[in-house]
Amino acid sequence: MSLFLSSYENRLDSKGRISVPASFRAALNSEKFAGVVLYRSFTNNCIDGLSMSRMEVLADAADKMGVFDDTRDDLSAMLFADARPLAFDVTGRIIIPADLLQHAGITDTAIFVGRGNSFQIWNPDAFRRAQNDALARLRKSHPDLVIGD
Amino acid sequence: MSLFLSSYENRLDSKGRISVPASFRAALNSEKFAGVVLYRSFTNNCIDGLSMSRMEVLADAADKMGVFDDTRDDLSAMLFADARPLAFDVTGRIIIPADLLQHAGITDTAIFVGRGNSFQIWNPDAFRRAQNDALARLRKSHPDLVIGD
DNA sequence: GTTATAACCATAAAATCCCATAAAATAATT
DNA sequence: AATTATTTTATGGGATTTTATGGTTATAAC
Repeated sequence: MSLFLSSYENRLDSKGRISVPASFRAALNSEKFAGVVLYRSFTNNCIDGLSMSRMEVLADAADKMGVFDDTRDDLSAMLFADARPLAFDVTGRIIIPADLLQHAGITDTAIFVGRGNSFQIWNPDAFRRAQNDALARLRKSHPDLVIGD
Repeated sequence: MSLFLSSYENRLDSKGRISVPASFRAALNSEKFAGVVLYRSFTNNCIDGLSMSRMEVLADAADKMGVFDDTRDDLSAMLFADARPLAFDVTGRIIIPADLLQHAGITDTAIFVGRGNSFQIWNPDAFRRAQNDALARLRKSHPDLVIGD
């Protein structure tokens, strides 16, 4: 499976449609389901996105957690109940549900952010702030970090 | 077989009819029986729902339990005696029996909740409470959880 | 008859399809 | 390398279809 890489800022039109970046769609073109699955992020004010097949993998993994793991049922219930499967239209657009937009503070533009096997959708300004914060934390904890090593 | 995903809040009309969400009907469109099977949830104040074919799978599984297994009789008694096959009308609605509605505390609105191979029908407020509780437990046990990683 | 159930018709909102276009990216040519 | 041609992509809008919901009429049960 190819990865979700780089970031793309796109606009929502008057009907709430937004183009999923072409390179993200390319990463999904071998999927049965021509679309994405979106979630409210647990940890950030943003939207988490993945492929349907990856969602199924996570659901299976949750099922296979130890029977004594208290979080198992909660997790698998959440994965199914909170999943938003969104099919592409002919030109590769989706309509992001209103509650997800609100959770991420998105109005007229959104930025798709690659995360490898998944991606996120952010309010562009909120994302840049979060990036700066993350960078500051990294500099503090790993002053000599060189990407690639 | 496609999964039951996401949650949809719909209204009961004056005759007690309620639309089964289109995406749930789509997940059932290869079924012989054009409808759903409902029964009282064992574990929650809600209604459990599945396809007729999945009901048959559960029945087979019960059959394969040992003849001396006490739970077999109880299980199949519940499954068969309590199960309510409900056919869709032309527009995809069902009428949920009164005792099931009462068990779930549903009056004028209900929320259909995807659970993968099955689904549930809840009183919307009760469901949101349960979901918030589950989310709180998850945050506590997995503070850094990111769906997709 | 009365009541409940099923079939039928209607409608507003939402989602989807279809077509068009300008900008950007890619390929081809000189 | 520079220019031109071709394709892809993001975006927009109108037309059509689907969906959820309501009401009305027919049919069956008691």
